[in-house]
Amino acid sequence: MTIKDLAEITGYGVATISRVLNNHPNVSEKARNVIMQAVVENGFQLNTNAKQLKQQHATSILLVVKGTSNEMFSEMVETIQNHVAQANYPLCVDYLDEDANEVLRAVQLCREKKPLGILFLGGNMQNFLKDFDKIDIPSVLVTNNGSELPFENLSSVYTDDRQAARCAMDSLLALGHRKVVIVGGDREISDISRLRYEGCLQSFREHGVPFDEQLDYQGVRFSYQDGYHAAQKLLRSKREFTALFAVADVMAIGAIRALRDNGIRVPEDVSVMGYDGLLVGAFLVPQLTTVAQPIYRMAQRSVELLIDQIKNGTPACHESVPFTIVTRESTRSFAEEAKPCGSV
Amino acid sequence: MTIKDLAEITGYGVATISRVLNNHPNVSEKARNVIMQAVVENGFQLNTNAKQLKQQHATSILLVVKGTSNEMFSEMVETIQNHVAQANYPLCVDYLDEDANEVLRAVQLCREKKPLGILFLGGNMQNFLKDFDKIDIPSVLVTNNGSELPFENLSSVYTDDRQAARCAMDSLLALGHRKVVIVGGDREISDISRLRYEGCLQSFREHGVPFDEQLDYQGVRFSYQDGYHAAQKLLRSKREFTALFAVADVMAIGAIRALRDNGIRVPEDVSVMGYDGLLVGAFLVPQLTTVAQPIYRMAQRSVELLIDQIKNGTPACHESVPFTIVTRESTRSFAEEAKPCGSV
DNA sequence: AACATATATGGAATCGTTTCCATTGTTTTT
DNA sequence: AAAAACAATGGAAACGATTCCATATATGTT
Repeated sequence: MTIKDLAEITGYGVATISRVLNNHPNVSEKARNVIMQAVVENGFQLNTNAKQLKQQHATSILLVVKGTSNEMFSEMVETIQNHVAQANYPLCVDYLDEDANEVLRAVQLCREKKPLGILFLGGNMQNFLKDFDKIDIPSVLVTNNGSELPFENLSSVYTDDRQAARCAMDSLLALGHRKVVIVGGDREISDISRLRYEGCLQSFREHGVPFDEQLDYQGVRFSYQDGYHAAQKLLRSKREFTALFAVADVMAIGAIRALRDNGIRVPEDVSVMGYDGLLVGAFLVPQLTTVAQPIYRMAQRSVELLIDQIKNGTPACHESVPFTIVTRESTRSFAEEAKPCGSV
Repeated sequence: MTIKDLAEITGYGVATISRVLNNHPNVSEKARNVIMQAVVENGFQLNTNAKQLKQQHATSILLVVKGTSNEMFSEMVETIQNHVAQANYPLCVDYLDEDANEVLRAVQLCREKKPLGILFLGGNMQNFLKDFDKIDIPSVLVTNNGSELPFENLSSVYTDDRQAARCAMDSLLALGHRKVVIVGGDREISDISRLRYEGCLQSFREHGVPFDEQLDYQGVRFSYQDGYHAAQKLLRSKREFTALFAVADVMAIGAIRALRDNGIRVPEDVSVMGYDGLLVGAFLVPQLTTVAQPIYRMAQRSVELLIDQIKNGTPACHESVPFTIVTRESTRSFAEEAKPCGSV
């Protein structure tokens, strides 16, 4: 069933059929009715390949995700999916391997699919995008600030990582903690890790608290495992600390477990703070204090921004969305009577 | 840059170019070399739309996911992605809304994209697929047993839910528990919930343990929230129980939190067992005893089966993969001295 | 040497749309 | 009333591949 068949059936020409199908003006009400009826009666389905071959671009939105594993991403992908569907665009999701250098594949993908717009979601997208020579369609970098990237068409939606980490650390310091471990990823590679780390340092500086370089752990990736290892390693170093700030909830969860395995109670002996605001945090024992990113809102704004660029040609912009410090059970004020860990 | 240009450049005809690009026989070594060189030198990229328009089908594999939220799915999607990429097929992922009746959209999608094969992943796919009138390309139902579905081309990879639940309950009974809560989803809708429930009943029967209908909770979806509510509700009913079996890890996590909030310790007062084998289970306090599904293996087998169907025309088959009962900290034997909950 | 077979190639039709251009009425403007 | 503008339509040329068919040369067979 093609538009040619439809033309046969209705007696109209293919051009008119196409006009109706694409909501073009200059079609009589009568033609529109007759043709639409034939469409539903015959279960006609437009051939996307033919359409796109002619038009030289797709009508869909492409979501490129790098590193699925993180629970945050799946919440994000789900929300994005919902919003894109609501706006009535087809969405195609493509996952890239976290570790492998898949820039080439990504570039190919974007070139080949020629979507209306692209959403980039992923841990180190900023670094990743550096290897693109150009991005010539509307796109949004989700979760990172892309304002320093040299792309005309790239918007971004992000939380101010540095600021958020600073506030988080402020809250820890306000509780009386002075020996705080920072657990994160590789700051050479990961901008997120770097910014959050810098935020912590800033907080230390402002409070006149010296930072013990020994209490700095850079893992490989944001995972339960790495969080566990971080705490294990710190513990073995016998360095004293009263609080631990993991810049990802999953790492915090892993760290809490490691502390437990070494007989250290959270928050009685050591306070632990995470970052992300994962759903699970509210159900853990103890509930996780964390920096909540507005996952839902970020996803929503990203889609809005993208569609605005696509539809109205609105120029790209970089938008920061507010974070929240969610204080729950895993942190408490450091009282002198609690024995700092490592001093056993 | 089209194959026509390539023909100009190399002096060969378009047919030969196409043959080289598609690894057809009957092309001279020389032609192959010349053309391939021209391809890389000019950064030629084949137009998928033109190709597919002519061939009347895509060369990609479609992954249809229903209900993202579950952490298990994201682990699964990631693994599937990896394996499909390894086999060198493009993968396109499409998410369907969990609740909305998106059968129509799904059908359209499959019809429109005409992929080489389809992977169906999702909570209630079995019920969902009932509304398809036919599936005429190779496909695999992941996570559910599809052997009773009337589709020629549909394989499935699953764990024996009934059996697994029976074993899980066996282990709980072996620990001495007699008053066990079952927390699951709506058995009318969810085959998974039904099968696991039936497995539990079977175990009760075999051990001559009567099942207290009051200790049966059917939630709406597999979520932390619903697990929490389940335990809350049970607690309010003042019914005694010494163990709780949630047929999804996320529900178990929610339930543990609710128990805690009511001053009930896990596993000292109540044992809790989950189902799925999520990564996070090993890092919780207490670590979660669970029925581990071989997520990685299921994903892998699904892809293998699908590709085998596509490439070699192997007939569809239904394959059960082994589960494991992973005993960790959240369960312990029921000793008389521990006071059963509710008897406060 | 004559014929059959295999190999290497090019030309042209085709896939199902969109869209430019031309055509025919029908208004509106002057 | 003639000219200009507009509305509704159809025909046909793209878009960029694949593939059938024809052709030319090379190889093998009797």
